[in-house]
Amino acid sequence: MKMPTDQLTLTFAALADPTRRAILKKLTHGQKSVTDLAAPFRMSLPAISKHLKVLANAGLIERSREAQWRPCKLRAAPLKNASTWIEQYREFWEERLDRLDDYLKKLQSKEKDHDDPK
Amino acid sequence: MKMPTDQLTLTFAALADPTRRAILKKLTHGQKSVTDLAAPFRMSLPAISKHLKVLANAGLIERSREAQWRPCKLRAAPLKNASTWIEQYREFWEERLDRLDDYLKKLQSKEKDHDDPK
DNA sequence: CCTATATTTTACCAACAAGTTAATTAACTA
DNA sequence: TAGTTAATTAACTTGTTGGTAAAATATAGG
Repeated sequence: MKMPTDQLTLTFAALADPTRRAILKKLTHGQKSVTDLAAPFRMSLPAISKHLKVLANAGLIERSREAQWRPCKLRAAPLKNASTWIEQYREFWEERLDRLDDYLKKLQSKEKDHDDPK
Repeated sequence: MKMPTDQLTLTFAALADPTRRAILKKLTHGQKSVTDLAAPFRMSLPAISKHLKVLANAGLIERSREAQWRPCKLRAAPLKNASTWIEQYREFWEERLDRLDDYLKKLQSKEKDHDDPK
């Protein structure tokens, strides 16, 4: 038995590949067939098919059937949680806390200078 | 020779693991030693060490030295690009375009009813 | 110098990921 | 029905990931 993989992990794993990110971007311009999506890549069709399976498994695309085509459509919903998760860290990359940290470090080294001079 | 992995891929790959995400969250409360970080997990120390290497390689943590400890500090900067990338899709998960799509679909099926009745 | 503590490195393994080519399925078209 | 187009599945290879246990390294302290 394999531990089921949580949604956030599936989402980030799906995004951790340039080909898959490019596919998603292409899909922002509307529904596309597999060959449409495969076109810009120098990679076999089965390889693309696999990438699409990963995206579908992460809920990032939806597949349908239209004659012999299997059009893919973007489903961005899972990105919402991914975004929320990342946004928790905004205050950190905006360095508000880095400044606090620097301040504390400065204090600490001053204390050292005064209290514990080797 | 291996193709160098782009930053976005490194970032998303690092986030695609619940243990690593938990480590990052813990680091929002300040600098922590490896054993501190390992504490909540039933996983060997070398395993944690590996996760830290992945995070460091993605630039998400910074490591220093303090006596026999190797404290880790959160470096959220790479999350900024990840966030920007994901935010491109906000309009999609907010379904503004889904509504447009539904509208077009409805139009199309009406046309079919009128112009192409089997 | 010896020992304890903190952490990494090494060597190994099983499972998975990303790609390939060849074969197969499915649907349209003449 | 045969042929064409679209896409998937199967089988295989190669490299990576996530974990382990055991050995090695680094530092502090008696």
